[in-house]
Amino acid sequence: MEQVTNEEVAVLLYEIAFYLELSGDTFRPRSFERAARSIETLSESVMEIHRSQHIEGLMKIPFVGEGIAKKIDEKIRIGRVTQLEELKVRFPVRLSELLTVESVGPKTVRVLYEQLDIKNVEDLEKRAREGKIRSLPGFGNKSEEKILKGIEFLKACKGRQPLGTVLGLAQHIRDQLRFIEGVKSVVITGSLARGKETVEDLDLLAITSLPDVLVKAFISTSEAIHVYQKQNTRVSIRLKIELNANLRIIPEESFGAAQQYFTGSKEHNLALQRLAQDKGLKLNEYGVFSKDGQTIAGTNEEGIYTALGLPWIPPELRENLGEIEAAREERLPDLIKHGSLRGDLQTQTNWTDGKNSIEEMGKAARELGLQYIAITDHTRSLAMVGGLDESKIQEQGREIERVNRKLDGIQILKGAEVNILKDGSLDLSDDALADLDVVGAAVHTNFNMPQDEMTRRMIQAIRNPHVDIIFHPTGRIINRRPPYAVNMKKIIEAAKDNGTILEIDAYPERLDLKDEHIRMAVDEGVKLCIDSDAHSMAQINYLSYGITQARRGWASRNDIVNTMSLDELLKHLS
DNA sequence: GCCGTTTTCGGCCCGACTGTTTTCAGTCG
Repeated sequence: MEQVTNEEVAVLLYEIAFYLELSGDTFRPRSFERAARSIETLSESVMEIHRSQHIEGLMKIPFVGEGIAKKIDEKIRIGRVTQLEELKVRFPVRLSELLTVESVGPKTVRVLYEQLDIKNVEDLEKRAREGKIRSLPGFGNKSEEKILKGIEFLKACKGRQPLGTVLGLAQHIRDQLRFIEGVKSVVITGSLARGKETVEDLDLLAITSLPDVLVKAFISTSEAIHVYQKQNTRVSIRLKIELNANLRIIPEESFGAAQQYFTGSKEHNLALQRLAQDKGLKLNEYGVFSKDGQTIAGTNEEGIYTALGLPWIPPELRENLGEIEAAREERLPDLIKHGSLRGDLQTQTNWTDGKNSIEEMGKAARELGLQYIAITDHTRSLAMVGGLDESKIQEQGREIERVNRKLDGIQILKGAEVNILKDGSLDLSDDALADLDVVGAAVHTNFNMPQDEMTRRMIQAIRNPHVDIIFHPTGRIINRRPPYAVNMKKIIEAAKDNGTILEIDAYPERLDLKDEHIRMAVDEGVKLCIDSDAHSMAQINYLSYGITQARRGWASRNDIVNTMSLDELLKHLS
């Protein structure tokens, strides 16, 4: 018997769907996808259903029939699915890898494999550089160029993973190690501690009286697949998620210095070292020392900064972008704190591409201590997810009113995520927009317009008096899609002139606005909001990534509208 | 392969864009 989570079953079904699509099957892929989505949203465990009710029970899951139920049964009983194994023999390609290249889909993978024996991205790049792709039927110079561009973009992101996929795991490992015998302290350092949007590896520091025990625990974590180096005070392992994790064991007297040093950034540290030098001091990973070698600080970070004549600087600011000067002049921003949001202004439900109902999302938000949550499903031009038209929006409004009457302790706001069309108009009538509490507008189509055209398009939406917020203003997907061309300075100016809020979308793959743009907006006094963009109950937790991102952009509580009480917010929006 | 029946097989979210074609296939959202 295999232990499998619903998530793993869903991934398996998606994988089969992709291979079926590759093999030219038209409708089965849709079936497997629908079943996968259904299992993702399921509250009961598939394992548990299988244990108590076998295949018959599985068939009661929506969109799971006999065929798919048997595949799940096979996976649980023997750990693999014959059909998928056979598909992989027939098409020995690294499908998921190839599909990450933009403009490459299953059909293209098939042609590339059959005609040029391309099995992975490396083969693909080689063949494209040799000019072999352009001579394939149905391909040309442009397709070849596009593929190479896609590979370039992929390479540029390679090895760096979104904060959101790493931070939870890092915290989990840290918390496990804290309970190991002899351990006095474990902290996360590096770009992860600074909350950078992508991270290259996971760095931990620890104090322990029993180094051997801690090292052993670290390398035997269930997340590890390989041990690179193992010394008394330093170990590196490879994690399942294709990332390295490093653990250093530090003596207590220099722990603060090490924490400061390994948190970085390099630029921040170099600037601090220059500052130390000016004061006739020496700063390194062991502490702050006087000329004659006397230890001045080292046990904690505050001490290091104090010794240099500075207040402690929050890790999110340590990029040498003016924070040291600000610290010296005692004008560091009072950064927004975790836990200070009172609401969430962008969430989707099962009325479109979300997984949960309005009521479930409301309850989940209440659980997290929020006071209000806006339901902002997609509107009609996003047909793919069943975007809502005017009458559906009205119907949803009535459902929201019903849920509001039922639930105490949370207010659900009527909203929408309207699409900004090519000409800058919106895909929902002004009358419909006027009935909503929160209108977010966003670009979802026609991504590759020239910069000035895209900027004009977005500014027109900003000027629409019904639009409260511009959602994910640059449209980027980290490691997958670059931002569209837009002049952010002009957008920020327009937002300022029209009192429009710009969003910090906390969805880990978006983090949009990015830190430098947040700082530009803050400097201009433009109001921001931090939204989860949750597509399920659990994803409302993403808000914390948005707070980290806001901190990296020097934002204070006052800059973020959803720190307001509901009354204040509604007044602000009206 | 699943669903919903006009219960035993037909229909399956859709629209725009792109690059290749000269009427369309594949990708993407």
